[in-house]
Amino acid sequence: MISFEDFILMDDSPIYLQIIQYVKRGIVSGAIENGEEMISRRALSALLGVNPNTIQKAYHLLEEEGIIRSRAGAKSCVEADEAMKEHIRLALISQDTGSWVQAMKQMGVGLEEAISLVKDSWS
Amino acid sequence: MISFEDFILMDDSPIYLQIIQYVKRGIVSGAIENGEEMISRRALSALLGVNPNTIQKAYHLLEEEGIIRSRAGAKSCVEADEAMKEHIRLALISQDTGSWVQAMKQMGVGLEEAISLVKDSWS
DNA sequence: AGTAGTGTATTATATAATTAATACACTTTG
DNA sequence: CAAAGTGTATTAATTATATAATACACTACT
Repeated sequence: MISFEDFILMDDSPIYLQIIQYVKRGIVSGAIENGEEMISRRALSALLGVNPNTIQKAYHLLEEEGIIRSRAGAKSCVEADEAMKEHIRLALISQDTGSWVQAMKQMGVGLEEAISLVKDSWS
Repeated sequence: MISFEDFILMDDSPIYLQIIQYVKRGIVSGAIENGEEMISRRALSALLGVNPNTIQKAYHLLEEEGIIRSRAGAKSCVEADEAMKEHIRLALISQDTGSWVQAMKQMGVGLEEAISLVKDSWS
């Protein structure tokens, strides 16, 4: 079951979007497997100290994207086949990397220095 | 004068924060010089199609950070000496790169592949 | 069968972000 | 000096985000 143990709030974007992002990244990495059970909305609410409605908003949007499947009474499950995983991977990497590269360019950081920064930040 | 011609909304963070970020990055790159005039709040509001109050919020916060200086009746000016520029540069690069590296790690992307992604996205 | 846990829905409240419409005093410029 | 442009302030309204307190029907499990 997805534990959300290492989930932390990172940026200024809404909590429900960061939860969605966390799940998507987990799916891409393989840390979250297809068919795996989601932690219940109430349990995650308690774990993160966030309102249940905020969790529900995230889960609902994940279901609308076809990434999880919910049945009343049972735990929600991840439904992401290989095609979906690759689709999510491409979207996330393109978005994240594109934004970062643009930021570096706007600051006048060159490619070589950018790579150096990545290496320094990596460990 | 700062034109804001290449300003675009990128992420889910508030507009006033993205404006602040744009100015900071311009200062770091040298595209925005010390003492340079800011575009007026009303003009930027019209240019971006954003409410004047949203622009004012961004400018006010920039002034609180000591990055611009405003006098009633005259255009606001950038006030960022070398120490301030270096301070902003370190803060932005650390924040942006740290977030991106964490995202890549969460997706199971290794350092080598990450660097490859940067190179591909760069041009 | 019954109980606990689950997804779902409703209503209300609060705060943040954004838009809207003015107003006023100051500076710059003709 | 006068007019246009500027920073600043105020009040109101709207939307998005997040919290709060319930309620109900369904599923899993003993």
